Amino acid sequence: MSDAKIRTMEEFAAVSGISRPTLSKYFNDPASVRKSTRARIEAAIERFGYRPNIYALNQNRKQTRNIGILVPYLADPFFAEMARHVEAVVIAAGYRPILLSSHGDPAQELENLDSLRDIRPAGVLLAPLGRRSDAERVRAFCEEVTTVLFDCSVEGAGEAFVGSDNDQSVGLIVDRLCDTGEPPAFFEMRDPSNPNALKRREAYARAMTRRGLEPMYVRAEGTGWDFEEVGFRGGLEAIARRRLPTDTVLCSNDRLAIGFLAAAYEKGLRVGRGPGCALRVAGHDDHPFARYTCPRLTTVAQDYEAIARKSAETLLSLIRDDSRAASREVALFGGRLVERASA
Amino acid sequence: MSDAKIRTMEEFAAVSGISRPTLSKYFNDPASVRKSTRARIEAAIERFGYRPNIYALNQNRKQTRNIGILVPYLADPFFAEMARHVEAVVIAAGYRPILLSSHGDPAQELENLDSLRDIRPAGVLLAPLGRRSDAERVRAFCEEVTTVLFDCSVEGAGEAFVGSDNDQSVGLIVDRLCDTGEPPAFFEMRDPSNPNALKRREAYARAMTRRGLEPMYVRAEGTGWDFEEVGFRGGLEAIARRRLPTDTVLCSNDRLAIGFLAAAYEKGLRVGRGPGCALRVAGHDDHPFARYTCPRLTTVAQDYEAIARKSAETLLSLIRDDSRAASREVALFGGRLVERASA
DNA sequence: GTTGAAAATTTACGCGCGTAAAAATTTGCT
DNA sequence: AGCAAATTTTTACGCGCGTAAATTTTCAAC
Repeated sequence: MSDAKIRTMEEFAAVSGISRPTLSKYFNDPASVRKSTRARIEAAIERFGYRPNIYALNQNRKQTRNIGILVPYLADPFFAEMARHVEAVVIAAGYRPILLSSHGDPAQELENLDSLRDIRPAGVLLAPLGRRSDAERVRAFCEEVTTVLFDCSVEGAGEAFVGSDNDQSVGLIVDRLCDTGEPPAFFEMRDPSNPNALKRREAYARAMTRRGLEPMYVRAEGTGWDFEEVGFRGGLEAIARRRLPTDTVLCSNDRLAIGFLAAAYEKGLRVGRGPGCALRVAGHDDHPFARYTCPRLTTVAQDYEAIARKSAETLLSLIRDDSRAASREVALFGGRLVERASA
Repeated sequence: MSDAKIRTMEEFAAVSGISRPTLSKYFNDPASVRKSTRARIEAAIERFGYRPNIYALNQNRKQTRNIGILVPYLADPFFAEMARHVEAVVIAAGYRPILLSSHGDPAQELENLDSLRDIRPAGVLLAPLGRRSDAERVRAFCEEVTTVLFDCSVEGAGEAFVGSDNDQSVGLIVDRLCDTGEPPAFFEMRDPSNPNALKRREAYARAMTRRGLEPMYVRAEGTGWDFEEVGFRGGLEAIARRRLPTDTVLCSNDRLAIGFLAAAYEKGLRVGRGPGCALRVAGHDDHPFARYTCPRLTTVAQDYEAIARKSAETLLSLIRDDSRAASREVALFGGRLVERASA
């Protein structure tokens, strides 16, 4: 920091007394030079504050150290949390995360894929929009770029998929709800754009059938990513028209549940499992806000960190081996029951 | 898309029948070539699917078209929304947003600043962590890179600052609360790391004094970014120990209010302004979830979109004029009262 | 059909770094 | 001290594109 700014590796070689090719080796992989040399280089870096030009670097390297992270909707705290954990792993491994959000828009998702192509990432972690994704182009993208999908799968796309085991997690909470009161009706969007929603619907049906019970559905109209609003309106309507077949409601996800709880409150229905409660409500995901609903939301927690870590590490190992995985690996994580006051 | 992949501009020049310098001009600014030429180029792009190498581009251009966006905590929907709006403006102007989050960590913020330096952005939109930011290094960064601060200011840093007019917005809601019931006590973190919190505290004091009232404070312990938790615990304690001097609470921000409402619910206190209500609670920001609390939160809305747009546009015009603004421009946006059920 | 300005082409060099090959140096070991 | 192996240095070229200068072509207006 003391002397005039060093702008190029050439200049840095001059002042540090180390040849440029050796410096280049060092910046590619510090472990590839002798320890004494490394020490000298690092001292010089400290002293002159030199950092290689990242564009020249990426232009000439066969592989960049960029990792693309594309999520469908970053304003959803679920994905924000996911991205946060993924980033941490990626950075720790010495890569540079590039975070992109499609903001719920399929066109934006395609633009983001192009954008990612442009930066020639070493790999991409992709949580697709779901049913509204252009599956064909997602697959085409995955052909070109080493990609691991998470949260939501697209048939035949990506070297691997890491998601949640909806069968396990939904089974868990259905069983619990049945054991402690009336069996739950399933509250969901009529036309969900996320495949997880469909899997949960089916998982719910199986869990009920397994117990010899008839599945019951309560459906909310609405599209897009404003789930709370959909849950709220759907909840208001279901309550007003007495469309709730039991006193227990299992929501397809926590954001719907948050809206539903607001509706119940609005309608003066007391939610909870105590006496004097008219309704039990449960969710799915353990959304960051689930613990601050009124009452606090019973739900089944996804292990954000585990899913994020597994996704990132799978991608990183694919990158290191440069192996376009022989078979498409699928890893599903089970949920953990989180019993709070709402059910 | 039909023919073999074109990899370089040279190749693209050959197949498109247009000289490379002209192509270069076009990619720098499509309007700088004759209309007929532009049409031919665009037809060829369509046909061959060529896109210039972004690294070579950025290495050689004097200025990249990257715009850095650095927020303190992306898992906070407030900043997620902010980022979303900012991104839209930046993209529309033909720039490429690079979104970074410090995840509440000052060390990460410094790393992010270095990271941004590396990509030589045309400009940066920076929402600092606040009091925990390394002000000296933030200023140093702003010396090097054209930067507009938003949401939270750092003394003497950045060409401009765009934020909210806390005096106006807090005054608005204090007046309203006073007009419709008991004057509010101010609920806040004892040791807030965000300067807005301090400004709101002062604004509250002024608003109360103006009415000849004594300011009343209720303070919650806790640090970090888990505001809901702080609000919840602080709320539980304040209620348990009867530390609420009036029946009306104005929270320093909506996330605290969300926690406080959860605490009130837990304690069986009915919140709202109707008869039978023990407490009125209001917030500040119109957080995306404020409309789904129980009861729905009365608050004062920040105009996310306006702040985002103004920030981005200020930066873009600074970039275009290449003018290191003569004086540090400050733009403050007023709030809009959003009366819902909680107060 | 001329003319002059505007636009495109030709030619050539530079950006900062990766990397290959050959030569020189350092290192660890006997 | 002597030797082979490991490491570094020297030298040189390439990556894909920006851009300057000189030249040629195109265009619009007379």
